[in-house]
Amino acid sequence: MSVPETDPEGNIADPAADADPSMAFTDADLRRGIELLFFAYRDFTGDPDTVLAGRDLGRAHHRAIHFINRSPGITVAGLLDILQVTKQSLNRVLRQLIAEGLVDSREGTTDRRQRNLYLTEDGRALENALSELQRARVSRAYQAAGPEAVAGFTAVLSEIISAPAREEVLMLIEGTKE
Amino acid sequence: MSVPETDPEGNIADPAADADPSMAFTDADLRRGIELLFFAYRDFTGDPDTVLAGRDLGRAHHRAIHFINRSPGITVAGLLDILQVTKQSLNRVLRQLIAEGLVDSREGTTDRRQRNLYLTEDGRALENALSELQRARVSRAYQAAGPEAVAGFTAVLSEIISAPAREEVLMLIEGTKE
DNA sequence: TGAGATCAGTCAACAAGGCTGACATAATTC
DNA sequence: GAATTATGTCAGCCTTGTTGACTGATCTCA
Repeated sequence: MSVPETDPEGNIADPAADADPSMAFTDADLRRGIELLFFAYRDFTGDPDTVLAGRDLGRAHHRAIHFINRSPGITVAGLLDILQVTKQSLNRVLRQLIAEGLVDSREGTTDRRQRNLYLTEDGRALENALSELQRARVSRAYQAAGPEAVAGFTAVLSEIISAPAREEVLMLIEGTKE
Repeated sequence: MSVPETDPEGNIADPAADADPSMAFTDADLRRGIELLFFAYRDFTGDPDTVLAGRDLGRAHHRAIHFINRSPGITVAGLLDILQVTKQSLNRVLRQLIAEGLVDSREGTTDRRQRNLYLTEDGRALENALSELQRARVSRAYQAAGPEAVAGFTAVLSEIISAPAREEVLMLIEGTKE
């Protein structure tokens, strides 16, 4: 598969590619990428699912726990913005997590309408157990594929994210907590 | 960062990772990859979802349509094997697709217990409309990231797929129909 | 200071799409 | 002829998403 070369200014060098950029990758190339994403994502989410089963928790709880762990003190509105579900959906999940003693909801200090969410010690333990499975899988894949492949992996995934919110999402992802 | 000795499938981790610390990835690297996968997959599946909405069809129908289009004449058991859902789940979806005139189920020629599944003309039209959205998204990302990134993207995704079935899945994906 | 906006929580009803278990039917295999 | 296999179906359950309506507490601003 050929792809347009770019000059130092970043312009497309090959005029043919400029005229018909869809020629760079075949439909078969694209189908392979699409199917890889499907199968890889399925296995990727499968690990935590097995742990969650039996604790009367599901994938929705995992997502909430993940982002609360990542941004301790996040508000309900902040979590809604990240997860993009309705507040009724999120609220049901949060209610269960709080009841199970995995999440702590504290009245906001500056704005007392808000609720700042934190993981309890149990919550952190569960989060770590879940994310460790995913880290192990991704780590293994990264090791096997090598650092250059990892750079390509992250580059393509970043571009797959919808343009309107891409910058915001990438900023969120880049933000470290350690 | 510590490299786990075993993965979720119980395989022994790559010993080279232990020997070569330059290959190490931090937990932050891994978290970024995990989150990228989450956000990219969400947007990736979002395009077809909007088209499916209003035709009283969902993502489950899309998956069935995709793999029937990819392997015309596939049996119900073959589709079950790929999708990894229960036959009751798949049957509900197939029943609807057949009722809508999108899928044709024909008695097997060599084994008359089997049903060979095909897309009708309408089915192919819908499949194409759905996959075109995903191809456009992936194509755009591939163009933006470049061929080397694409190679890394596919390499890492291939490694993320669970080891036991990896070879089988990759064979399936590689198989072309054109 | 008072009206209106905002943040959070809740109830009710519904739908998609997973699951298990139990069976039925036809066709194939041994 | 008996056992197995491929498919289809009924019934019931769960999770996780949706919409719509409404409440209470708090904040903002004219």
